Amino acid sequence: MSSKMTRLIDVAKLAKVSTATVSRVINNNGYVSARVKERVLKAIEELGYQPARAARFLAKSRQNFEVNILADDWVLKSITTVLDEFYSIVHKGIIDFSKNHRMNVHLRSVNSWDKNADGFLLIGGGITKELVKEVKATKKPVVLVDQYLPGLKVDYVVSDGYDGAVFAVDRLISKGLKRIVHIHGPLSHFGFRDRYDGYIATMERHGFMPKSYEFDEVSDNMSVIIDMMLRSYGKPEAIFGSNDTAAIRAMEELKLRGFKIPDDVSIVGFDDIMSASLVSPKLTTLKIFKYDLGSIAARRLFNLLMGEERHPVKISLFTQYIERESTI
Amino acid sequence: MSSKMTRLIDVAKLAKVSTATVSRVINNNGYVSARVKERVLKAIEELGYQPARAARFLAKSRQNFEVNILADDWVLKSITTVLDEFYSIVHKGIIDFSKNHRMNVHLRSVNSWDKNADGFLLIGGGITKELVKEVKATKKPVVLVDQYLPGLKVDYVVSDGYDGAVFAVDRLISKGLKRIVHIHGPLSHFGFRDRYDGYIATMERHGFMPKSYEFDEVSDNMSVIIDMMLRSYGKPEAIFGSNDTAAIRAMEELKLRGFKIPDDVSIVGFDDIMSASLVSPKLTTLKIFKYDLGSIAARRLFNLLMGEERHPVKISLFTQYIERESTI
DNA sequence: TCTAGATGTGTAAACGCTTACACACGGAGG
DNA sequence: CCTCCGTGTGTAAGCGTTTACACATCTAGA
Repeated sequence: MSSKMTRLIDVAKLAKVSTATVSRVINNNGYVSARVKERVLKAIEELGYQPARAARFLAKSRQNFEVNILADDWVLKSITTVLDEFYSIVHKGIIDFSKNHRMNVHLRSVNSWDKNADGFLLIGGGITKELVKEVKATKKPVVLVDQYLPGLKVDYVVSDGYDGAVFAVDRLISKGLKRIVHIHGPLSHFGFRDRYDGYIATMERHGFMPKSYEFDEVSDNMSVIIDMMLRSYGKPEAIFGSNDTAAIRAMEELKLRGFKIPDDVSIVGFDDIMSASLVSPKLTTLKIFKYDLGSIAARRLFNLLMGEERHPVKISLFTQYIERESTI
Repeated sequence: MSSKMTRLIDVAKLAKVSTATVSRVINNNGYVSARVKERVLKAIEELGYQPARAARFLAKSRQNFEVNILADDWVLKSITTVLDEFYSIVHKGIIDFSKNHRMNVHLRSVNSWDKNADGFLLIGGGITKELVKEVKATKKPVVLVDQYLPGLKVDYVVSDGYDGAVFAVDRLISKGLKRIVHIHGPLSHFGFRDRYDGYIATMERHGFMPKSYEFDEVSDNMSVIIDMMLRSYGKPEAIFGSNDTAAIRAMEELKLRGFKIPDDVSIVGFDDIMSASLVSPKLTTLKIFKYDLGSIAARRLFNLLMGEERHPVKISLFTQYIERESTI
């Protein structure tokens, strides 16, 4: 309970040496004779001394860190060309944080990264277990961003799809809707799996029958899926898409077939991409805080670089339900 | 990419004021005229300035924080009497961290806490949404430990039940087991829900039929549940309990009925309580890092107290699969 | 008109550590 | 015998903030 913190200078006094010497012992650099070293170590032990991290950070802040951001070509491209907003915003979050924390960041492809960097940020769905293992082998700090690889114990920063899905489905149900269909991306991608699980759990908790269709952005045709749904399942009261793209396409198809949105069918997406607020009706969705995804990941890496030696952790950011016009 | 950090003094120069004034603006305390405040804000914006946390920590380290740990009577008792190891270890993690960070912590019951404390740590399954809201109303930092209340946006530090369950079930399946039964506590408790979801998702991913039974430690009788399972489901190849207590009791009942553990039935628990390694055969289980649960929560609260103003986050600690004698 | 407080701003001293620099000593090589 | 260099240790200058204290100025009440 006591608030009296023992400081380096206390150790120095006890061991009858200067603060510089104690520091040398702690950091194990510079010349220290065996005799003195032992005395200092004993003093540290005796006082239960632990260095104040903040002070250490500050004093060390004269040194810079080199960090590599690794991403596959698609993500890389979407960062540099701002072709896709998602990753460029994440990237901005990283950059902004780094600027103020003496980290020099370099964007690199997954197959040409610098093994000598001080730390690594691996971004996006293209990151594989193999790559992570390879990078981990450098023994340098590693943080994965917007990608979760179950079973791999490493630091993650992701958005909480489960929580978001639970919230959205609960919300729809509270409006009296029961026939809620989920259209999701490939479940092998954890981001989709997470949202799917949240959807299923919530439907079951309320005693409603879940129904889901897989839609792969590159290979599948939404028109076909909607037809299939209408035939096999019938008319839904709401559709929850595992991302905005799927939700918007489903909405278009439904409108084409004469359904009124949101009167006949409510639609909810996930991500809050730019176009979510541009389509008509404007899409209700779960907003992912992309910028924070980046800045929190950078912060985590920074802490790791500063020698925070706890075991890896998964940090999940909550999403925010943004109610627009596509839901009753 | 540049490593040149903008500092408070740079902002001060640009805005033509002293560092003290800039600091006042940032921390929103002390007197600052609207005119000057605006100028400073503009300078901050222009330079993209972010305060260096380390320096801030250090400078603020003159002040001490009073923090309250809130827990229901049962948790409180298990901390103080070491009746239950779980929460006393979590508590120790908190205490140890606090000692070196100028936090004075006070253990309090959920109905007699100090509204004037600087921050709050709410521990255990007994924490209700109502309590959290009440505490949040103080506008002071709050961190929930070992309790997750979906829909409530607040900081959490929990162990990752989903990941642990996925790992355990995958492991059992890799041994060739298919008929894996899950015995779980009340799903209204998120800790159990999480593990349940992981179990279901993994079984389905492999195309196996999940089967689960609810077992409430206080009201249910394991003997009855095992009989029911044997009758309705038949003989399982493995049982995955959502905590060690359930797993151990199931094991006892199975042994009573002549099953050999692990030859006939493999058993896996969750928690790694003391007795897990005392029973015979020793229980294979997922270890929760209780001490780190506490220290990480304390650290998170500390960061919050220091004015880290990002939005709430859920921090999940990975569990560790400890293979002992109850699994083939 | 005078004065006590409220309001606004600056100066400079911490905070606890690391490390550049200075200094001292002793032995080796010339 | 002198110099040079490797060792060992101390002194003190930062690192980027916050905040106590000092000092101005303004406002309101007597």
